[in-house]
Amino acid sequence: MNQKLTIGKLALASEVGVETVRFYERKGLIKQPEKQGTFRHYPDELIARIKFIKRAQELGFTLAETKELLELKIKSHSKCGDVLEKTERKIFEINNKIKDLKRMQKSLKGLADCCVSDDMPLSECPILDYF
Amino acid sequence: MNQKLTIGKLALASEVGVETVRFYERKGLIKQPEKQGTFRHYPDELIARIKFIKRAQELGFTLAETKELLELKIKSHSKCGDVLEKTERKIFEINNKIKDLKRMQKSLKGLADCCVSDDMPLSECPILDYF
DNA sequence: CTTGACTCGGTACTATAGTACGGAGTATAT
DNA sequence: ATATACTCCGTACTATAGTACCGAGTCAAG
Repeated sequence: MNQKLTIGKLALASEVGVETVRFYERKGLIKQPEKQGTFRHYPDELIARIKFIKRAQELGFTLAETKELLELKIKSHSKCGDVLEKTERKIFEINNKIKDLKRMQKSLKGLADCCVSDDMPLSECPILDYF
Repeated sequence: MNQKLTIGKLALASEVGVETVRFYERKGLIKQPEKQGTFRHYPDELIARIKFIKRAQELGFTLAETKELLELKIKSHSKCGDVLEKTERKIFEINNKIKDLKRMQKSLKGLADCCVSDDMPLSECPILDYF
């Protein structure tokens, strides 16, 4: 029944709208496959790709940045240095995000504690005081 | 020289534009202080607050979500349950973000390895294969 | 073999998050 | 004391990331 992955089925499987798939095509985040007859058939890998895009977005990457991430691939050993540098920059960037999230996490836990403990500190108690 | 924190100085210190400060005021992320004479004077805490907003944004929170985060504060012990629930939801949310970032991190490291090791696998080698 | 769901490609509209601009008044640096 | 920078408030414009809608064609289930 799922023989051929048309745009609608791809969208459904990737949990986005058909228009979003087309939008990503226009933006160059996924390449539009050739038509097989009148309609296009999409390779299955695109499901993971689109889900990755959505995930990256929720983590604060713009579509342009996500495109960069997706374009990080090694084709020949010669261009390695190039890719390695970009990759390392991304790793650093992500590390900073993780650190910030952990700080936020800690602040929120401080807030939760302030609530749970009966010997709570003082009247007002916002997260920012813990951040 | 920094006697009174006018909007321009606040913006400078928070590394945003004056218009952005006003925008946040309109959106209710920061409250507009009363005028002291003809101009408004902003409390110093707003610098941290605006920086927090920017940070949250880079981590994929919308302004609306960031507003929620900033509004998480305990005023009386009575409303604790409420705040605690929201706080715990946020903690969960942030945990998921951290997990995803770590997965991304790992994929990027896989890509870097693929480049560094001389016995590299095969021709093409994109991050997504590692994600 | 028809009818309803889907595709194609295009244009237009929306929400979010600013950014720019303009005119009038005000502060402050020389 | 006067130029220049800054404030105030309002409206308008921009970029990003979709979302909606359109007419025309096509596929597939009953």
